[in-house]
Amino acid sequence: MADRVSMPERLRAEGKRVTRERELLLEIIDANPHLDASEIYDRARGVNPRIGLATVYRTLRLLETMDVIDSNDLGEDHSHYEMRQDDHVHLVCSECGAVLDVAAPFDPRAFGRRRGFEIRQTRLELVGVCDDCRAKSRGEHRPDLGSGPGAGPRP
Amino acid sequence: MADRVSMPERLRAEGKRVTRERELLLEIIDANPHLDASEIYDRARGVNPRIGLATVYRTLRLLETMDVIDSNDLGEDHSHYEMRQDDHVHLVCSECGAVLDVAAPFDPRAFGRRRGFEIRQTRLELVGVCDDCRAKSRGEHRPDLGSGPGAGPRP
DNA sequence: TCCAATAATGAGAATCATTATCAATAAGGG
DNA sequence: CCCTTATTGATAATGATTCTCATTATTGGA
Repeated sequence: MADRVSMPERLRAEGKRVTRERELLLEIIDANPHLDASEIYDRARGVNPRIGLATVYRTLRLLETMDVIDSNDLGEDHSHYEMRQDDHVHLVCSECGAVLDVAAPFDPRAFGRRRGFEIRQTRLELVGVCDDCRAKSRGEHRPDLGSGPGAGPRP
Repeated sequence: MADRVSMPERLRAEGKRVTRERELLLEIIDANPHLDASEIYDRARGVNPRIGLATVYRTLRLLETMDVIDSNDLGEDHSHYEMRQDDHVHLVCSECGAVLDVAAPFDPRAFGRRRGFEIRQTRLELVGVCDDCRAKSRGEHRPDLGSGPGAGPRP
């Protein structure tokens, strides 16, 4: 759960307004991590059919600049969004699209600082194949093909 | 230096052809890490003015599926490319665009394996502000503004 | 509560990176 | 050298994201 309480205050502090659309979109993102813009749009229309796609994108950008949400590149041609949280690694399955959040095994701020960088944003993605999908593909494919370099499945 | 020698062999092994365009593009990427498609295209035209942008994108995709190069999302709306190399972290300066390659402080394969993932690709980006740009912005801005939360420079 | 000022929205056009199409060209084996 | 066909170049098409602008709705004040 995010401190949704502070959002209205922070908006007003910058002369911005608290609208139904912004509240709705934030709720959706908070309840469903890793959705993309289109998925967020679909869910939003389920509640408010009059909402426009432009509003979704505008709001995503606003929330990102307010450091309320983060956008992730999960290896597709569009971004996914989640509430901002402590540094963590995304384990992304390239088969089924599952995304697992795991605490980062190192401190990105300290790591960057040592190299003279003041880290503002972290993007840690490990893309691979999860247990389930590996098991499935073992069952569907002939087991005599081995797994030479670069021979990975590409759906 | 990449083992450019094996490229032709690997291409032929898959029934693909070794073309001037592919050799040229690979040379450019090998010599200039972190270029984007447009920059690669520009440099390629310097050598072969007849080369087409479609060929650049096609070749980038081919080299990526052959695990010869990696594409990176450096926080912009387009990808950057580099020869595949050991797991490393990109320290990206959001001010000047500089990209620093540093060895990863942990083993992504082992990390993923522990969670049941067979890691195929790593994307580790830490975005922030480098020493130089931090120094510059200190000089250009009034020094009495402090640095409240979320008040960082956003060009 | 009502009003005015103006930030935000919705619809659709505009951008921009990337991909697909297709006729012309050029690897590569015989 | 010739044939087969993978590849190229030019350009149209696609898809995500951003911009434009008339309309709507939030907010502070009367």
